[in-house]
Amino acid sequence: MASSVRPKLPKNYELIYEIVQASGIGRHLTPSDIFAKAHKRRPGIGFSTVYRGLERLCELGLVSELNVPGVGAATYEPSGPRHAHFRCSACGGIEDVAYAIPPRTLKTLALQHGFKIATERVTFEGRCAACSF
Amino acid sequence: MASSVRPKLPKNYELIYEIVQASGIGRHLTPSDIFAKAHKRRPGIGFSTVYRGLERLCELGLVSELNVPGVGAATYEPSGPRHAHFRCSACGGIEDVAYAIPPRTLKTLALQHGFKIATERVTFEGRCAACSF
DNA sequence: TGTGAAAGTGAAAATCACTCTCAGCCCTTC
DNA sequence: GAAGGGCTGAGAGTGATTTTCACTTTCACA
Repeated sequence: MASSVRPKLPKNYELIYEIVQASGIGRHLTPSDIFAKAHKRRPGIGFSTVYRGLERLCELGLVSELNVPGVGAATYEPSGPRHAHFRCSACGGIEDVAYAIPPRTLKTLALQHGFKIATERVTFEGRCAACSF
Repeated sequence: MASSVRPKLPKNYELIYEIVQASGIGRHLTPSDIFAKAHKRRPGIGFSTVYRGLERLCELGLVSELNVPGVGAATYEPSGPRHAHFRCSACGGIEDVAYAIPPRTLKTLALQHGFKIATERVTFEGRCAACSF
């Protein structure tokens, strides 16, 4: 997909991208996770480089940042089709949910309020199947 | 609504509740804002009390916590009808948006995935009317 | 009213995620 | 191969939040 036209990146950024990609959609890595993995492959890489890389990759749309309330750190995942997230308030686990607000709804809201919507984030909270008992 | 049956709260928590209530729906206060206001009314109140109070009030459903990506601190607002939020990526302003995911959709998703949805958070991001030019 | 247990409290320190700065390095371009 | 710009790592700094602890208040019940 986007990889075919993506601009050349510094090799550390490539590394970060690979790590996030390798985690697969649905896995959610914190910057520290990513730093840990990156550090194994390229000891000496700095924390700031990881943050900078993630920021850049987000701008390019190659990875998505995910901010879940109640979780200290932001998490990152490979960017893919729009979807929502579900967080279990009991075990803290995060699941992907195949749901996106219909484009028509977005359009209507944007018109009503006079703003331009670039992204939407939907997070559900409750108890996952395993914690429901 | 919930106020009629709400359990008796320690007076500091009442104070915090009043402050958030007084801000009105659509205003978004950070813990520091709340602390500042609380401190005026009851000098000597501690920061930890404010955090503890907010946590409790959230649990009771009397106030809602709002975590907006890119904003350092969490913000709080009186709990009211379900609604979404819009954050302008240019000016950082936050607006309320009268939108909630239809209950039927929630039900379907919950059934599909086997979890119980207690709350949903919807945040849009883009440019507000004033920053659109 | 007296009493013990439980809950609440404030201050300060600790933690945690994240940002900033800066001097040096590397890679491209010419 | 020299110049310049982007990239880099380390470490200090920042700001939000949590934890801890000793003390106080509240409450149910005798």
